[in-house]
Amino acid sequence: MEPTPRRGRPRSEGADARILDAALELLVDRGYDRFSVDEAAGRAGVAKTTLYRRWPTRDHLIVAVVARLQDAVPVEYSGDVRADLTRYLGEIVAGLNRMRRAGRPATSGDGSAGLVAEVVAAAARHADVGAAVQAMFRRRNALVLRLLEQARESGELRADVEPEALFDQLAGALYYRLLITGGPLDAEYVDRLLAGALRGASA
Amino acid sequence: MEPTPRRGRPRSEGADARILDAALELLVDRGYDRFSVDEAAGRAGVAKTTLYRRWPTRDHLIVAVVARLQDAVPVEYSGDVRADLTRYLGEIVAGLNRMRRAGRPATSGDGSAGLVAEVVAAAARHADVGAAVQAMFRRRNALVLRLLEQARESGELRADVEPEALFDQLAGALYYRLLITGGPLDAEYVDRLLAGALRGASA
DNA sequence: CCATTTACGCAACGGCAGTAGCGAAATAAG
DNA sequence: CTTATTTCGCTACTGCCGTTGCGTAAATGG
Repeated sequence: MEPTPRRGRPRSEGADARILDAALELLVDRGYDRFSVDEAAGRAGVAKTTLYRRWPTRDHLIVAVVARLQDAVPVEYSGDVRADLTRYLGEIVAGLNRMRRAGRPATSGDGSAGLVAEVVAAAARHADVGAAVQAMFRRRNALVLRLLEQARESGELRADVEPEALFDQLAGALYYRLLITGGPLDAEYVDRLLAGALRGASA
Repeated sequence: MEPTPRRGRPRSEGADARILDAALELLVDRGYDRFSVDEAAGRAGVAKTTLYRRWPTRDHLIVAVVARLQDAVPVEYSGDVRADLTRYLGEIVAGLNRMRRAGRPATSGDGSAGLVAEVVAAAARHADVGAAVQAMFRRRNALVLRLLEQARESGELRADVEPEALFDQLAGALYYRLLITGGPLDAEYVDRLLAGALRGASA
């Protein structure tokens, strides 16, 4: 894991960051489908071969750009699961709606899943991207899973509730709506979702 | 809706079917990422321009191929919602697992979402494809929504259950697992899923 | 019969993803 | 200092998507 001092010429220090910056800017400017690796390299002031040594496909590059934007969402158990989940899912939904706009082509409708769908497809196409995306989601959701466990231990949730399964239902409904049914993602939907899911989970 | 007799030369009668047949065969042979429009047209014995007059992009063509494979899943209320849903979701899961294999590149892992992810991405890229995909899902799920309503009317489900929201949670968890967490989709998971979801929905 | 309209096959093209080959530059080891 | 190793920029290439232009075929309307 340490930077073992290697034999040949070292990698250009700031090149990675410069490429990712240029790629993000280009992605916002042009949208996903008009995003070109050549132009990203050009804007970063780097040869295309240099870029491809770091990210072997366009998919890898774009997922790397998106991954940099994902922060961990802080959340802590307050004693009221429903309130905590409302806030947490609200932030997830806000992030998803932001990713709808970014990288959307003109031919795409208003309910488009935008970049999220592209990331999902990239994860399906390349095993290593898939592993990275899954790790991204695990990191993102680790805290909220811990929260659900605390709520169960404290007796607010039934003892036979499986936190992972419960969260999969919540997140699943959000992504299903975003990626497939195309319906709006807003606070009202989050409320309805939690009403149904917590009905059978509360003690 | 009737075939209004148009002015010029009519579309070649069997061309649509021949192209779709050839495209499906090619998709199975080569997988999604080695699928080429040129070769599909070649195998169908048709000029590329003829193909593009019918499906304006590769995405449109592939979604059309997949759509032909989707049958309506018959389901009827038996008086036992859980048994009915187990069977229905079991068939959905079997179909999804079939689509995992089809069109998977060599670089993709075993938990890949395969064609499903590509269809989702195509739906996000083109508004008309998105509308077609949503319609496909609505048709597919119409019967099971009716079933849930019957179960509510009969008193097996609580009166305050919203069939649509409940089904979104079930389907959402399946697709979330397929597209994002990458976990296995099997009968055991369906059982756990239904256990959690029906706990709060049963009267 | 003739003009119009639309579909067809064919060939060529521009643009982008990804690869290969080259000489030059930057480092570590002897 | 010399050699081996790795990265760099550059150029050129293949393959595929999607478009364009052209001559021809098949239909309708006058």
